[in-house]
Amino acid sequence: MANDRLQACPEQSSSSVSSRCFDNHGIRGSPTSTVIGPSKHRHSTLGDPNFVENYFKNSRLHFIGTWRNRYRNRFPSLSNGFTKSHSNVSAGTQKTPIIHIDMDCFFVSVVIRSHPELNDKPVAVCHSDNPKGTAEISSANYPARDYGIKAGMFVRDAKSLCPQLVILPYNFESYEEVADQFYNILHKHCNRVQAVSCDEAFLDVTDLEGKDPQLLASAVRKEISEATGCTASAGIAENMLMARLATRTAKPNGQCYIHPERVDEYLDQLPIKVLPGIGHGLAEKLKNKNVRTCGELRLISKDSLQKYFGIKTGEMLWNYSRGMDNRLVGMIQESKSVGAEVNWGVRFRDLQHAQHFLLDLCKEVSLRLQGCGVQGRTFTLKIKKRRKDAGEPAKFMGCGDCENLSHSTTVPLATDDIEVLQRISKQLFGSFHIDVKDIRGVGLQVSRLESADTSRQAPERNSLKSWLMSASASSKQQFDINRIAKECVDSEGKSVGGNSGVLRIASVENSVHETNNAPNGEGGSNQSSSVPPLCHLDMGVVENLPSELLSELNEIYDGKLVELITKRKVQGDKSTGSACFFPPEPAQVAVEEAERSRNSASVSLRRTALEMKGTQHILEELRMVPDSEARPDSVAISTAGLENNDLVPSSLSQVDTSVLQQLPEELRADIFEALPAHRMPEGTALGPRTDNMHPPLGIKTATDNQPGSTDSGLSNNLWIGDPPLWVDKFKVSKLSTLNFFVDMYYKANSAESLSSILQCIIAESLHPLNARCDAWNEAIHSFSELLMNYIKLKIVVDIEEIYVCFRLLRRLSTKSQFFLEVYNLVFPHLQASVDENYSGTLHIPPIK
DNA sequence: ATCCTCCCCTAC
DNA sequence: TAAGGTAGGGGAGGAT
Ligand SMILES: Nc1ccn([C@H]2C[C@H](O)[C@@H](COP(=O)(O)OP(=O)(O)OP(=O)(O)O)O2)c(=O)n1
Ligand SMILES: [Mg+2]
Ligand SMILES: [Mg+2]
Repeated sequence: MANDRLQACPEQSSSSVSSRCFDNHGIRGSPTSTVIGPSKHRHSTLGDPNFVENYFKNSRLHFIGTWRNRYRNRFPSLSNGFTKSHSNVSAGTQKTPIIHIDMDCFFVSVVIRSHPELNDKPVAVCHSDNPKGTAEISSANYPARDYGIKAGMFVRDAKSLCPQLVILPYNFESYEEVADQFYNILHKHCNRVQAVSCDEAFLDVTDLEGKDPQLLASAVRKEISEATGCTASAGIAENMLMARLATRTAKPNGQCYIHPERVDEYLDQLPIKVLPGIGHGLAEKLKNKNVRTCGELRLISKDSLQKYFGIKTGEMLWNYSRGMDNRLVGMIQESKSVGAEVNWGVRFRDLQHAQHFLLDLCKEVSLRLQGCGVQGRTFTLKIKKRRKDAGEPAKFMGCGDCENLSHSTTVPLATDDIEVLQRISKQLFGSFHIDVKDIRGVGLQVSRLESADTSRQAPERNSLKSWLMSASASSKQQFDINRIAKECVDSEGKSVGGNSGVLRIASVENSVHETNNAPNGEGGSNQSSSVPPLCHLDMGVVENLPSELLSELNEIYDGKLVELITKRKVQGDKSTGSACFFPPEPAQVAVEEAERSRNSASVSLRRTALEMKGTQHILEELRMVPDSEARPDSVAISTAGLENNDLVPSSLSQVDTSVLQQLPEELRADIFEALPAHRMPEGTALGPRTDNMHPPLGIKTATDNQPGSTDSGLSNNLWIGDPPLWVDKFKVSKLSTLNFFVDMYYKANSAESLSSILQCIIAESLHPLNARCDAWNEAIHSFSELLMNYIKLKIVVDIEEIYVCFRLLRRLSTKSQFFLEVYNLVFPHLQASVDENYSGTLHIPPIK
């Protein structure tokens, strides 16, 4: 099982160590590369078109942060065996001897080997030797530490403490090699090794059989030193905490055993800051309570510690201050998240620039997911935003004092696809509404991971990608709204053209970013050829697009779109404002009314209304934007790309609409969803707009492989025909339950989508299905078969439809025993089918 | 109670 | 000039 990871290790993502070569041969002739600024910011995002890759290549923190994943791939068998070391669960007092071992001043030791003459001189590893510089010391040897030099210090401070300090450059390849030697030796001597970092591990030496742990420690240290030319120190104690502390005492090049009976004595005067887990924050808080040493900490009751610091933290403090630690030495466990972030050198010129950077980050994360053999469902975008009062940071190109913001979204099916990541990230990014000039750091994290065990992903023809790309796959959303809106639009027959037109444009724009080879100085000049003139757009629809989409679109039209909307608002007033989303049109009152009873359509409306009341609040926020910046043009740079020109309301109706466009994220998600966005009209046998989304990418559309592939084994499908076979079959059935479905079919206007029919069933206030009538089991069987036929028919072409149906079914199952049994019966079949076609699990969220 | 999102803290 | 990443633990507070 663990070997699954072996094959799932394609090319590595950017790394200081891996030999991966990204071909940068100027593929991306983005504007950034042509406008090489006045070399001032050669190493910021300004001026380096390949910033992300170069940055990670040189980052020490990236190196140590990603080391664990490399270790996983190098020793797959050790990643996930039986989890914990052994069964000894006696809390608190274990008799298990533990060794903690850690290389001495690792980065220095490794590179100093080629400079033996420096051995007792103060030496540090750092990118820069500039005595006025703000480069950070990565590691300092022990002579250097005598001067007070520490890791993390600016080189200028280190130099001022010790002017003769010798600076050596990094050598990440060597660090990796030595780390490998280190772990090979550890594994040779002990089968219970918990890797902490590239230079540090715990050994559980319970099964030593008479041998002295201290002798083992010195043997291991000796071997390491001889093999690598670098020294290690070791701590030996009865638990991990004390072993870790013993190592600290042992350094450098020594070892230390702490006898259980001497633990109290050892801890009594020890500053609490030294305990692993107590960092700056906790130490400060404790200092305010007059606690500086472990002895003082012990005087506080567990209750008050837990009240003040929380259950777990309080307990940890109480235990650690007594030298108690019940953790067990364990294997590396499967990772729970994968991410990448950059908080140095981030200075964006404009929205395009920021988005280009985001695309690179997504590429990085996608590669890392693949490197780990996992896919994820929730995506978190982190932004560091310059704090209002903060000026230029002390550290060159640093992020300085920032607010840390994060937004996340969850999709129903795990993915590692770069384009999906990019689409999702872009949407998340839009939801921050931040002036890109205030951005000092960006990170993307993926969690809710699932193993991507089936190495070959689903065939390209399936509809997964376009669905996840469509942004309507965000899990908080209710898909029936989507349907209602769709039916509404369809039945009116108007604005359908306008709608899909809009969507197509947005999609084209999307792909333009990815294939923008031709350097087209700034604007969207080359796009205009493929984009309909402004006057052809259905403004009613445009106006009500979610702001991210609107801003994308606005870019294409050079900001004219927003101008136009603004003008319309001034004269036209609110009538278009809300009429378009949930119009109480007569045509679909039936459906809508049914939905309104308990579905989120009404919830959304309610929320919208609520939010409107909070207008004041939002307006205040908006008003601050112009204040916080000196420049008039900065407005156009904000991520939302929305015009804030007319922030100061001149009338109430105007307030309403501007609020609508600045709606909070989740609300806009609802609105977004209300648009029939990415779905093609029913009946088109097309794989949903894959072709529209990415014309230049050459993704095969379902039309390309029409008759052959889709047709396989569907000849007897109950959904073939007009009306579908099942209609006639059920019509003549003696089972009233089946007759009922036929009624619903016609009530849904002979819709060929099951979801429409299920909608109608939900709308039916009385379910005859509750009564255990005639041949109950036979009815269940027949309907289940119908359902499975439907899955077979749609699973490849339109997985979203399947998803929608199962959400509806799940809802029905709470009210009807019939549907509950059907749901439970067919659900395993659904998952098997999803796994076969998409190698994953489709997550059907619980009903709200 | 348990989950989820948005944080902060910690270690290397 | 300089490369302030990464992942897990956990708390607060809200939704279910
Ligand atoms: N703030 C930090 C901490 C660590 N490291 C890198 C350099 C270190 O050499 C390596 C290992 O970290 P240690 O905490 O083990 O520190 P050293 O090995 O350098 O010194 P010690 O002898 O205290 O273990 O990680 C870093 O770049 N920046
Ligand atoms: Mg070390
Ligand atoms: Mg270490």
